[in-house]
Amino acid sequence: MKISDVAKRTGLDAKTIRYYESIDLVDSPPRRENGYREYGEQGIQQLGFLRKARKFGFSINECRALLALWANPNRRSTEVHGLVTEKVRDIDTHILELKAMKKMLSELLVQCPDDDNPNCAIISKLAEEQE
Amino acid sequence: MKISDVAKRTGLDAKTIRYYESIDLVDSPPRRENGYREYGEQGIQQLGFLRKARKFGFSINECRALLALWANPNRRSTEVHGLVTEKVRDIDTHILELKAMKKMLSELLVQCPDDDNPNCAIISKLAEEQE
DNA sequence: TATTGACCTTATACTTACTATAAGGTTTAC
DNA sequence: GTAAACCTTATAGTAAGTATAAGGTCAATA
Repeated sequence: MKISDVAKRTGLDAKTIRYYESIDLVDSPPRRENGYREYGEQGIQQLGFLRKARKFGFSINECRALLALWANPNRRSTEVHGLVTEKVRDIDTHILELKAMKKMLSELLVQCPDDDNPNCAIISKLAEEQE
Repeated sequence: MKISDVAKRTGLDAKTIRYYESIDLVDSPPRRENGYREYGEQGIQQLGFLRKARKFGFSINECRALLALWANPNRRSTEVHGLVTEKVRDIDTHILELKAMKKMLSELLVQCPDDDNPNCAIISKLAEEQE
């Protein structure tokens, strides 16, 4: 299977697939006589795994750990559980930060006249002295 | 005022301040005889503005626009309002994405035994064929 | 006075996770 | 036969800094 077909099947871009290979995230597939990459089921599955893990928000390095756990028949599910628990905490923190930003901006929005005059609570707030 | 004092007053790192200067986000301050940057009130205020705008989630380029609006006495508050409205929408989208991720991961977490066995719903999910 | 430590300066490389570009070789369809 | 659509590599760009190296300066102490 050629790289573009793998791209279609996994949902990854061909460039992303080459990139993952370049950083040794996935094994280098064998090559055809003309130099083209020839993927087998295993390579395709690894890439599909990566696609999903990335969509779940795992970083490349976390994906590296997940791939290793996947490949390890002696893994302990608690390791995976720990990794994911931490990720959920990260996401929660991130959500709280974004909500705080949104709240502040929304409060300022209602105070901004939204007209042709220069006065604007948002600009004033940003220009304020001190925190 | 020297750069480290400006850093303390604005909450920005001295390196970040130099970086902002290097990308022409802020004006270059005059120099002392020894080559040290010497900041005046105006420079300090610009940097304080930037600090807050960045904390509100605006990108460097958005900050560029906000700084220009701030400096422009003929600005129309509706321009600022538009920028901020869009930012709030971005934040909302982002929050929704994170919540979706969190939901999926949380659902998988309760299905993962969290013990010494290799079986794990999370790994299985990632390894699944098809979306 | 010498030296130590805390500053300041610049230039360059690293980070994350790709994406874009250039410059070229190959395959396929008409 | 040739043009489009692939494939290859190497290199540079993106965002927003952070880290490092290599050096100059300043203030306090021994």
